[in-house]
Amino acid sequence: MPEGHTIHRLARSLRAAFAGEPVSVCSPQGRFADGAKKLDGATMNSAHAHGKHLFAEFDADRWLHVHLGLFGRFDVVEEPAGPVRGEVRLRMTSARAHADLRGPSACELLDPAAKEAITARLGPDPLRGDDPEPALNRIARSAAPIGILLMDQSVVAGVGNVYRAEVLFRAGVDPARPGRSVPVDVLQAIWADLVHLMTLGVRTGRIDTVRPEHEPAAMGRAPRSDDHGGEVYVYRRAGQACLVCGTPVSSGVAAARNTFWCPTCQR
DNA sequence: GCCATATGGAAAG
DNA sequence: TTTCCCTATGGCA
Repeated sequence: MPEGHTIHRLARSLRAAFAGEPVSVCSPQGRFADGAKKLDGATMNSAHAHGKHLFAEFDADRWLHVHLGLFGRFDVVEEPAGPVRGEVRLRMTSARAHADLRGPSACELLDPAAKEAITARLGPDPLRGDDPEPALNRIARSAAPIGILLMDQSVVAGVGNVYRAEVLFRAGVDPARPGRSVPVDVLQAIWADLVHLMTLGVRTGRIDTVRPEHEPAAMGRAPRSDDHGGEVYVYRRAGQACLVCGTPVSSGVAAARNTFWCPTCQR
């Protein structure tokens, strides 16, 4: 499910499956019927991600914009399409592949100006090789909690609730700390760690953040797995022992999102 | 069947 | 800060 690494992976899958050839496009559910009709038979030239936004370019400067939101899925399969199952907003089909989009918060056709309006609102993306300075400067000047700032897509694009919790744990920083109270070298290290962790996520399709020396197996505990598919320090581990110090992991709600941290390791 | 839940974000108040 | 929207799934009557 969707943090930035998922969307970058998805863009790569779409390119591999469809780039350069005409595709059939339809909207079995009907809620993208007009857009699908306009795209049907067009060639997808490219696809890329910026943060959690997916953009696919079709002939004549038309951009398909998809945002998965909390529930969305976009399954790309390198096999001919079978019967539609469930609420499929968009189906793309070629002779050798198909892709089904369900539950997106956005699925729309944009012209270049409208696409630019969306990306202009996004901060730098650790997965695009962007210059982090705008993000680091904004955090360094803000009184808002760093846990909120990292989730703000206009500050950093692509970080979601899991990477937010995990990168702050790895940096030893309490999510409630004001951004401007965090030393600049720590902010730089957090950015470098996001690049590292999210790049790994693109490669593996899961979120793994636990260093080898803290892995449950290495500490005599059974491995654990969660819906995000990987091993993590604090995300959704409220009340369980911190993998490093054993203190029960804390949780709270900030900006309507569950937040997890170790009150001992993060200051 | 009903309810809670989820890695998101925009709009309304 | 609260409300609402998108979908599928698992637990429980």
